[in-house]
Amino acid sequence: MSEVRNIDTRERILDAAERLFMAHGYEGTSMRQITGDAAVNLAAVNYHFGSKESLMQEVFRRRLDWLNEERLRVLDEMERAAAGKPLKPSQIVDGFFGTLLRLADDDQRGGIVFLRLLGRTHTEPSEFIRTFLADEYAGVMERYQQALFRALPDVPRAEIVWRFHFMLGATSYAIAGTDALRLVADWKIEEADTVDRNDRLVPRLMSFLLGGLRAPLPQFKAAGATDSRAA
Amino acid sequence: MSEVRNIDTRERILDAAERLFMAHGYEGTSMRQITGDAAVNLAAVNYHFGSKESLMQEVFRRRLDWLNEERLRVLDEMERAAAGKPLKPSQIVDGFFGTLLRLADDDQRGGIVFLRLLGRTHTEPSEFIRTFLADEYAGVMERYQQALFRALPDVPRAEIVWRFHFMLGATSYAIAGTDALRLVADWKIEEADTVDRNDRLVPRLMSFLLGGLRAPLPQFKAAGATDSRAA
DNA sequence: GTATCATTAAAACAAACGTATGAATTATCT
DNA sequence: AGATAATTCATACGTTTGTTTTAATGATAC
Repeated sequence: MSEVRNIDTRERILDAAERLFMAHGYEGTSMRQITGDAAVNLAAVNYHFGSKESLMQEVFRRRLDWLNEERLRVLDEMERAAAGKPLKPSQIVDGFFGTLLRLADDDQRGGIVFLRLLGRTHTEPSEFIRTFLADEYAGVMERYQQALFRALPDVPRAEIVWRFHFMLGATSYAIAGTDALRLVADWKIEEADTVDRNDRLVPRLMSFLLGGLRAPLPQFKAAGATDSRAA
Repeated sequence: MSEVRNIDTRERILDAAERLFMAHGYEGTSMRQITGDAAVNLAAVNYHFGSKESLMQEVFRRRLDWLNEERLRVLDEMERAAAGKPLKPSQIVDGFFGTLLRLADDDQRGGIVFLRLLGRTHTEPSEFIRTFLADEYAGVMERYQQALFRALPDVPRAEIVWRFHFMLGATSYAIAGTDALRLVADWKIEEADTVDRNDRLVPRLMSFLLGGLRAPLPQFKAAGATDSRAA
């Protein structure tokens, strides 16, 4: 109880910022909200992080560094076990998205709060956030893409890249979990909702992602066609 | 050229707001940016719409009213043609998402600007936006859900609802098109990108969505299991 | 033409924003 | 203990925010 110092302040700011950015977005969250929530002085953010932008970046770095290293570790392990043979698509998808989704139960690494923040931030309009995330993901993205290329040699690479994109979208949206469109009507009746919502979301999403990834290739219309109405 | 009056002002404000909300988000866009871009007086927004929030709602209502009516019209037409028999999943998906995606080429109804705005707004944190969108979608959502229930009688309804959610996420993300994670590396080389990016996105996304919708049902672990690590 | 209404214009409002300052306080080290 | 560095604090800075106000301008009807 003598070792803890101001480190406390930094962490409390990061925790509060994580919560508030998740709930109200970057632009929608003020420094005074953050420092108020964290019970620290207003000037503490600029002292410890320099600016609001830098704080935002640190909020993500704190979690993403571990996540993406873990993703690479898992991929390395799987490729080692495969001994040169291509991985199964389900393995790759689980390595990337499963590793992410299992964060939901790991409160020490952000839990659902960070997960939802991340899901929402993927469509964040702010330029500096997008470029920051792009850099943060660059390495792991490249590796998983290559793994998919090897796993699906018959699928055009452009197609795989797109489907990776689609999988990211479905996942982001699922974990953002805004209930934006309140899809639920009366289906709650059909199953005990509160209990297993999160337990069951992961296998459900995984099935969906794999189904999409392995879907039949699309048939393109004749090149240059401008109307796409008739069958 | 004598009939146009202040109507012009309203439309110019809506157009500028649509563009700017798309580019910088709701919180990230100021009234002065909007009125400056629209070349109207600052007070015009509050005069014509009452507040920034009401402006935002009008930006969406202007486009969504038509879109969702069209979706219902298309569904009615398909069900009429089916004469009591269940529709094919591909028809339903095309009716909902195809109708949306075809907006991209319809500049009079918002084009890609509105499409991207809509994609981004689905994960918008602001409460009033989410509840507004939920109300705006309620009717059409219910109808399409029912159609899917009939089309896939063997799939549990809860599963269908989730997959609808996932499809929405993949679509939102695809049309938001932030390139947030800059998936592209060197795959541009493999196809003439600029030409057909949008032409080909639609069939690609459709294949993905249908593949996910018709994927094998997930296997759930034993109920109450807290660890999900081992195979 | 004059009265009546709708719209636009310029200016001001208080409140909230991110950031910076300088003194007070606390911890660390010799 | 005393010096030095690190951190916290209250406060203020200059902008920018959404909204309001009051006057000027435009169009429409009698």
